[in-house]
Amino acid sequence: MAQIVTIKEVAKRANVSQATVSRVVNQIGNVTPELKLKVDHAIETLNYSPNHAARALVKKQTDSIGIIVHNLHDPFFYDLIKGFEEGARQTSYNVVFCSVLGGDMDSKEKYIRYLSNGVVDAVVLYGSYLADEAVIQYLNNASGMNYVMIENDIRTLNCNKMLIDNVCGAKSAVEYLIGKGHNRIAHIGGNSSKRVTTDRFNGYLDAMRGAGLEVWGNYIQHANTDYHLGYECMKSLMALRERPTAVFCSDDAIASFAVRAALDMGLRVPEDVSVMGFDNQRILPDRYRGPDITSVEQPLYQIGFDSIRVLTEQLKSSKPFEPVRMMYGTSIVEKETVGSLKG
Amino acid sequence: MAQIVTIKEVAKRANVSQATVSRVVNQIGNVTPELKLKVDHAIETLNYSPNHAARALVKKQTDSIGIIVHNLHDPFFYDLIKGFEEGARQTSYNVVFCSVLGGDMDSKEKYIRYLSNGVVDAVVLYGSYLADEAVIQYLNNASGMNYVMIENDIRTLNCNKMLIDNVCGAKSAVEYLIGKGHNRIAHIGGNSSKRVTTDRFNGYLDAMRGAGLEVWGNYIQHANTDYHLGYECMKSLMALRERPTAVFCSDDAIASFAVRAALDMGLRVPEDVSVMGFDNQRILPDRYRGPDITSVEQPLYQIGFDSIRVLTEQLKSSKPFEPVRMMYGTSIVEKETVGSLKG
DNA sequence: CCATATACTGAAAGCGTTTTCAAGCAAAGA
DNA sequence: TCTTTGCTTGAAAACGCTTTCAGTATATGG
Repeated sequence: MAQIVTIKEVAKRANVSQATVSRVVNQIGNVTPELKLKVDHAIETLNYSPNHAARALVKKQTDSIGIIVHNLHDPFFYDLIKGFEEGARQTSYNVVFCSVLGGDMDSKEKYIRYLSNGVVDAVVLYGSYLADEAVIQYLNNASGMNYVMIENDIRTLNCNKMLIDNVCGAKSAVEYLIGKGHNRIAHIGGNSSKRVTTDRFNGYLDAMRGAGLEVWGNYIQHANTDYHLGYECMKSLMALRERPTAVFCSDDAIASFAVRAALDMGLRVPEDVSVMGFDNQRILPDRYRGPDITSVEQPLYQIGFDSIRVLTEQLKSSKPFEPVRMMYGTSIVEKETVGSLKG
Repeated sequence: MAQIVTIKEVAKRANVSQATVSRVVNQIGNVTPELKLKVDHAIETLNYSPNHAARALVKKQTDSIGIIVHNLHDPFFYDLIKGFEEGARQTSYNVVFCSVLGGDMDSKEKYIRYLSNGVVDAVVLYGSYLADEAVIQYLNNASGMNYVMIENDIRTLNCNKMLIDNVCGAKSAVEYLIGKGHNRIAHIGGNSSKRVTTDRFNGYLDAMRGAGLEVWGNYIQHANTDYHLGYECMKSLMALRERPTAVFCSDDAIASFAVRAALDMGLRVPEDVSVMGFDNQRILPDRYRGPDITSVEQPLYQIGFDSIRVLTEQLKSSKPFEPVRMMYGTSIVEKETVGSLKG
């Protein structure tokens, strides 16, 4: 950063006061055409651009919104980022992204503090956060900013929340399988310490019970530490005497390994066994090349877009801050891994 | 943005001057332990964080670096973003990303001006820019910032440049094919108004001539407007009396359509025809599911990483600015679409 | 023609920091 | 005891901008 030309120099050159230059730049108040002309001319010849920091300091607003994403590079975020981008395009605010790698708590804290101290007017948080993290407390209580948390439903926080109805989504997936005539439906969950895993498992249970189907204990598997384990889980499911005709997986990465396991065992998908995933992820790990996985899609694009929109509206509004809580439904994307048992 | 607690309040609470608080916060100069204790205590109880804008204003530096990328969501940037992230992790600077959609010139200009006016100390530009764009002129001449341009070799600009040797990369690809025993090698280029297309075409020519091979006019095709045209180009190549045994494509997207065309014509890849691409793109358009495409990889990770590193070093250095110009070599990634004609 | 309203402009204060400068003070040396 | 030195501290200026306030000039109405 190296500021070259200031408002003062423009004022001197145009033979007016700084106030007048400011008025011209911000198109505020009234300035006679001839003065405006002189100022415009001075701005042009000096190639003046107002200093953002100085402006932010006095106005106490930056006209900017920050987004913090864990692992920005991850193609999983394709639609989310697109939503942010489109939201950014439609707002007059500057939108900036910060990426926090994996479990790097330090930089997570660094970026939240950085953004919330006079760099942006609001932030969007994607990733998992805990209510008692110091920096979240700071953001919530001391920074005076409003912010959006995506996929994090922390009751004690007074912020906007964009949530996905994982229970319902999972339920609809299993109901979809049931609708295709399946009734021996197994489940492979993900890391069971995560909320999303238990939610989706509950959705599975809901659907099974709702349809009056028995839930067998050995139909429930968990790829606890890593989605690669989906392979082993599937193998043991397929080895059961009463082999399930369909498997609902907690996410597409697990599902991709489940499909692989089935194919490796000589089973056909979906003729011999149907597999369903969650997330509708377009890039699967380890160069997956099986059939495209029927899945449950989350409206990530919409969530990204709405995050920016909601913040923009709140910032422009003069009404007192009223946090928004949005629950997003999911939709089933029919692809190639689910077959029908009917007819 | 809503600043709550200022250095003034901390000073009052700790019964010291603002200067002392500043010294404690910045760990500069000497402060007696007891005063430091009082200040630390006041900071903690008030939950004080220094205002970034105010600091930037007086120090004329922001300890931040900005990155502008066209279409941040595009998975093509996977490695580039990873490089940026790792570079960011290793520097003490704050690193922020801005995304510019497609041909949205306005926001391109908006973000460059935004960043370069007291928001960051340096920027990285990925995307295509022209020397005579006003905002590039501003960045180069008036902003006083140093910046990196990736893949843009504009002579008149006094900036850091990170370039990819497309000629060499294409040459090595074709030489690789020749090494596999091919001598009837065709080429499908991309948009011929782009520098990268002509460079890669020239690399093709270099390799052919270097090996003493004739270049047939009807072996040269161009998917000018869209990579989908790779399909048609390939079809006409495959219809030739003297069918080429290998096709070098200007990029992987085109190559993927070329492969499809061959397969659709009942040809086997690579047994009947070899196909080679460029970029080693991990996500191909339109759910490509053919064999993995042998390609030329650009060190995008390295380029991203180096961009941050170079800027960090320059910013920390007291020496006068000396622009860096780096040319990166490419490497061949052997996958499944090239066969050998020998033995 | 005077009083009043209106439009325009500039001086100056202030935003929250850092940093310079001088003052105060204790320790050290003569 | 008196300087000198070095360390610690605070007052105040400055960074570049916006905005208030007051002042001047012009237009409006009676």
